[in-house]
Amino acid sequence: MKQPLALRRKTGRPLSFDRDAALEKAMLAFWKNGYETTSISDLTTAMGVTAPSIYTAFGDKKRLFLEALRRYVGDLGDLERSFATATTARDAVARMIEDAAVLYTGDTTPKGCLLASAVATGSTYASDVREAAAQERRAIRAIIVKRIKTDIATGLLPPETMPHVLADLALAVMQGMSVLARDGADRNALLAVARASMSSWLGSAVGKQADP
Amino acid sequence: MKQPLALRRKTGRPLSFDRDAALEKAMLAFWKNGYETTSISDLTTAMGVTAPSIYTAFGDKKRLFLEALRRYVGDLGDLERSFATATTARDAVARMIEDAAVLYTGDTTPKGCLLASAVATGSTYASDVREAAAQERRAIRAIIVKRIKTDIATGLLPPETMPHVLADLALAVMQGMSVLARDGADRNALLAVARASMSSWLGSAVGKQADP
DNA sequence: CTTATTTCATATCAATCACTATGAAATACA
DNA sequence: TGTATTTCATAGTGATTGATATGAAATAAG
Repeated sequence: MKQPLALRRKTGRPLSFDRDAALEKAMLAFWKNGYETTSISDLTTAMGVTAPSIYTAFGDKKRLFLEALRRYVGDLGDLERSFATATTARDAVARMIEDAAVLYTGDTTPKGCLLASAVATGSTYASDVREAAAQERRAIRAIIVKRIKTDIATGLLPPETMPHVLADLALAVMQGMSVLARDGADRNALLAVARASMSSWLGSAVGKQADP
Repeated sequence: MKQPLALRRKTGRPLSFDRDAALEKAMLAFWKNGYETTSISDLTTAMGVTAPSIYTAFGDKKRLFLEALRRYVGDLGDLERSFATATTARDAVARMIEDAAVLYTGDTTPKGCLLASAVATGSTYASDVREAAAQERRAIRAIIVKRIKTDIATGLLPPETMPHVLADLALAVMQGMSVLARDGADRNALLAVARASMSSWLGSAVGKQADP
């Protein structure tokens, strides 16, 4: 009897590089220079892996990018849990935007947001990759909208609150901050923008503090 | 005596295409598909002009894009005058952002903002083109900041107003709306975001209307 | 050991990239 | 008409693109 596949060590010559580390390098390369404007040659340099090895390990350039994109976005379940456990929708969104401000101005990572910049435009050939990025944004938007509706239902937010508008604004500010970061804005500037953008949540003050 | 150069008709075979119309087509192509991801072949198709004619008329791809970029942005003197003649800085910014919302969702133009998307990322080879786009954003920011400072000086805005933060927020919302538009958001959704973003200008209510 | 399997490095592939050489065609000026 | 000048269409340039063919090297299984 053979051992189960998961436990049996794979036959053949073993991989000579760390697949996960190589993926991270690829993600950083796409983050910095974009999807279509990062060539396979750029990737071999960044990843320290030859072209044929990239293709056997990741499929093709598109699949490598999609995998890098998923790695960048991370587990949206985490974001959803963060939104579920936050005291208010406003707090959750504020934290998300401020986290983005920090992420976009990291010392060891490219400036801005991979999601916002890597596939901002491109040839019609890459439209499905752009759609994948749009899908991630839609998922984030859905999480925001869901929590806002919860707060409306529980009275934390006034009934006239418009969930989609606040969610779209949060997304717009986040993706727009990416442009500022790429233009050279520092972390404090982005954090100030993030906090200023939360003024639109006037209604969230309802039930929290009254006018003195 | 020869006539002055400006009045004398140019010698040689005349241009067989409308240079201005071709530039507009090029701008639309860059707007839709980005700078590096729009090939010369794409441009010859879009402009209806052969490659050698493009090069004689516009120099090279980079210069063609820079000319298209200037055409897209338009005369910033107009924007400055619009800001100067507006009643308040807040009104001027609100109008600018709402105009952007309309522009990004035009029926006959690509979705989103050329400035935000065409050079969002790219190879290091195209860094000077990205810098040109950043320069335009800096110029817009300077116009906003200038008008806010004026309003602070004249008492239309409270002295604790932070011009750079409000200007950065306005820019972020505009550039972020471009992403929303590309994802398929319609004009009303963008206008709602634009108006919601103006809530951060709470101080601008000072001197305009009192709490009832 | 032999065999099967997988990855390795090397050397490419056709297609496309931005760009241009070439000579004919079309105009202005003399 | 003849000459100078400019643009035209055609056909290409070398370089780079994403992706592979090939056979040696490294491992597991028998």
